[in-house]
Amino acid sequence: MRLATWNVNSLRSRIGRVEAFLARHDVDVLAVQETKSREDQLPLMGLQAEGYEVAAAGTNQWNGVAILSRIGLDDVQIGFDGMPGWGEPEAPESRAIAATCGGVRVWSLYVPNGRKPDDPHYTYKLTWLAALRTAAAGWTAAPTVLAGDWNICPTDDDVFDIKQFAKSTHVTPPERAAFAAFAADGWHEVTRAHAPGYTYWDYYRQRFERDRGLKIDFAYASPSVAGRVRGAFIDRDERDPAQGSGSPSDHAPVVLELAD
DNA sequence: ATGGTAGCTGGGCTA
Repeated sequence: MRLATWNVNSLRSRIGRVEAFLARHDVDVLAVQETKSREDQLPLMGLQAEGYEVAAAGTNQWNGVAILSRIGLDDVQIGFDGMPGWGEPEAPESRAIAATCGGVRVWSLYVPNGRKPDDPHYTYKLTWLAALRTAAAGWTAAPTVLAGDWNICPTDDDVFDIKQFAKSTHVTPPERAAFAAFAADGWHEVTRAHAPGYTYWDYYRQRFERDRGLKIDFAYASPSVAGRVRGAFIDRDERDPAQGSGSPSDHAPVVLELAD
């Protein structure tokens, strides 16, 4: 089974690239973030023609997450009760939603950005991560993957220039501790060993062309899934304005190969 | 310290 995660920065504007990506890599399940689409703007007919459906979607008026899977592969759709929302009318499931596909429960996560360390959104980010950790601690016995945009750089090497991030989010000790806490609970981050390198390059200042990026997209797997991982890769071509058609997302997809 | 780009929307927010 091939599983992928991708912050697409608008599923509607990127649908051509998403379809091409799914076909090119024979992906079975794709966790997408920043769909920027309401549920009534899904499903997407082009995807259905290619054999995919929206297995799960959680959206609000300005953002959302979803899971696309081969038609018939998904079993159930699950939202998230314990996830704190931010203001109204933000729905908690717009940041975390799951579907069971081929026996693996796949979560698509969009961890709050945090904005700046002195911003209330930063506190919210840590609160949100703590709530996710508490809930996820009960999921490790079942085949589960927590995939998505974590908005955290776990090490200094995950930033193109750590000095530039001295007063920024994504690299602070509390954020890194929150990320590491999942490993302490028995989750295995399964992308880095096979797919080192950045997954996000800001649109500003030709950051992709200069390879000045961040590594912030990850997949934590429960032990049974971690044991099935055969490989992973970052498809940088999907971030390349010179490749494919239409403008790229600011994130590249991460693909995970699982043994049957 | 600021501004740089992109998307949704239809001016300003979010990232």
